[in-house]
Amino acid sequence: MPTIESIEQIVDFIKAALHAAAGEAAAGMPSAFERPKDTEHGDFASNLALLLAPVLHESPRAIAEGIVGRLRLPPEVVDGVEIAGPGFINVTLSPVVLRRGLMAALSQGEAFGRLSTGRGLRAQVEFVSANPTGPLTIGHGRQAVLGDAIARVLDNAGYQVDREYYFNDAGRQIRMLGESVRAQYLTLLGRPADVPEGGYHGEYVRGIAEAFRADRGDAEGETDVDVFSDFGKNAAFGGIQRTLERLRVRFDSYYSEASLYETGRIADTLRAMREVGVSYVKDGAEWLAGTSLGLDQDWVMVRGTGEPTYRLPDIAYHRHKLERGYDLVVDVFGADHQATYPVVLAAVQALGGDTSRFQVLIHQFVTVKRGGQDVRMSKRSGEFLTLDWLLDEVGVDAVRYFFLLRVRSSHLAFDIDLALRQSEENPVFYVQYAHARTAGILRFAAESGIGGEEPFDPTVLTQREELALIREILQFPVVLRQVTESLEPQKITVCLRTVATAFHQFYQHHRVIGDDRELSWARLGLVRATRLVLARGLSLLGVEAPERM
RNA sequence: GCACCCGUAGCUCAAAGGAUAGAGCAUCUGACUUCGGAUCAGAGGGCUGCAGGUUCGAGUCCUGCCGGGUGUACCA
Repeated sequence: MPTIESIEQIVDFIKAALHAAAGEAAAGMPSAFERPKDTEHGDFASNLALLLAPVLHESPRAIAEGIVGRLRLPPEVVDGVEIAGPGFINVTLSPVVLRRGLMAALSQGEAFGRLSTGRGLRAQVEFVSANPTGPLTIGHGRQAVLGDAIARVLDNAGYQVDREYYFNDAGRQIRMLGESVRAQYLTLLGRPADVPEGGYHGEYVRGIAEAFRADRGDAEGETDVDVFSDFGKNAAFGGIQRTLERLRVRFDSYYSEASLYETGRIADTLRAMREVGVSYVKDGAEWLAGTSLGLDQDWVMVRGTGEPTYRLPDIAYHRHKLERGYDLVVDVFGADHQATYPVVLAAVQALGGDTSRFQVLIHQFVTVKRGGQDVRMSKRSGEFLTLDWLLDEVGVDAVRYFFLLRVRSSHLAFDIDLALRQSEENPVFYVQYAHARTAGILRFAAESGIGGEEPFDPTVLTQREELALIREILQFPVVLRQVTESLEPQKITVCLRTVATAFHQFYQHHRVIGDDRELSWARLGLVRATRLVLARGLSLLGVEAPERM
């Protein structure tokens, strides 16, 4: 019997035994050995016989019988092996293994579920990257929470993680902001001015203008627009950072697009493209020869005016990410960037960059429904719902959990009325309640002198609900491995809900603290392990694990 | 027009190509004299948008439609 530090070792052990019993034909065959959807089918199911059937020209069930007949597994590992359905081999773990897994989890403590896949590696996660022209919207919220959770997951896997926010502080958008602020400022001075075409109309622009007036007085009417731009940018950025702080999102670095010009990286990238021969001049503009790189069209890098498009800095920026030595670079973008990243990656690759280090994650947009109607969000028309407003309404835990509940590829319809009406019944409370309950039980045990940290004999844990809960607890590291590979943190929310459910069921059926001291201690150990998983999982999502509610 | 994403229970969403498609919310019926009822037990609810194809096996892969979203700028 192998030493048990995780359920994964047992799985590998049994899987290898199955392959050995299947003979040479199974060598190197990528069989599945996974948890079946239906718990009646055991802890793990192998499809090996199904895969071998076409190779051996035999019925899958006959092959499965052969495998099971030759299978030699220690009885303390496996409780039962069954052939079911078309030829699945279902394996049920023994309570002995489950209990050992529980003890291992408890002895690992905070390290339970921690991985070593990223040990010694550096990762960067870029997300939000909203230009400082106004408050963050609900849509930005999804990205902020998603990127932050991914960073936490990578950190858990042993990566040294940097969170980066890239922003454009020099382009046309910022100039527009400046002109919009100036127009509002002039209006405040009693010299009504129109916000320019394409400018910003939101209420916040007037707020910035008022702040400007309070700061600089009334004599700035003729001042250059750059002054207004700078002021507006700083004001907007300050607001963004306050919002992010409320959302429990912190960045290690803010990367300015303008700095790419100052450091010469723009010019350098342009020069490199010419050297490699992937750019050409046409109609006074400089183009990236996209079609020669497998893209469906060529793209302008430098306009006829001599001003680069946003794509060139993007390429220079991504080259710099690689130069900074990251082993993994995760870009979290909204669906509106889906056309951009293939161009950036193709160009970086053409310039010799190792693009296999990039992971581009596109998340779909959040649409907002209120009163049964879609609310269109457009920052420039001033028509949007801010993240601050949402945080005011439902609180940070609900916002984070809600956004992490969905896969990123799915459109998220945020029904405001529903969110507000159900704010008390948000799924986050179910999991938080389970955690508070574990804390409550442990508190009670300590207060009533039972203790709770005593060593115990796990063999007294024999009830169905106890073993079911242990099974779910032991899934935690497996789930984290999946999440680290797929970068899909919503799997954590599923895992936590399952653990919480198993715990509530256990609690409903069995008294933790009773006359039987030995049993009480063992069950308290189970409660401790539950609490550990819930707290660790919630912390990976950036959601609070309350002691009381 | 073309490219990418999405259509699954009334609603919001899950399901490495695996077995009878699952959860929550909502609806209905039940359950506490004891550790937290924000809980638990149960019921109803589906031609997985439509039509073909590949496969022992398709919600998942391929093709074509239909519907929604996002791109497709010498705007960012």
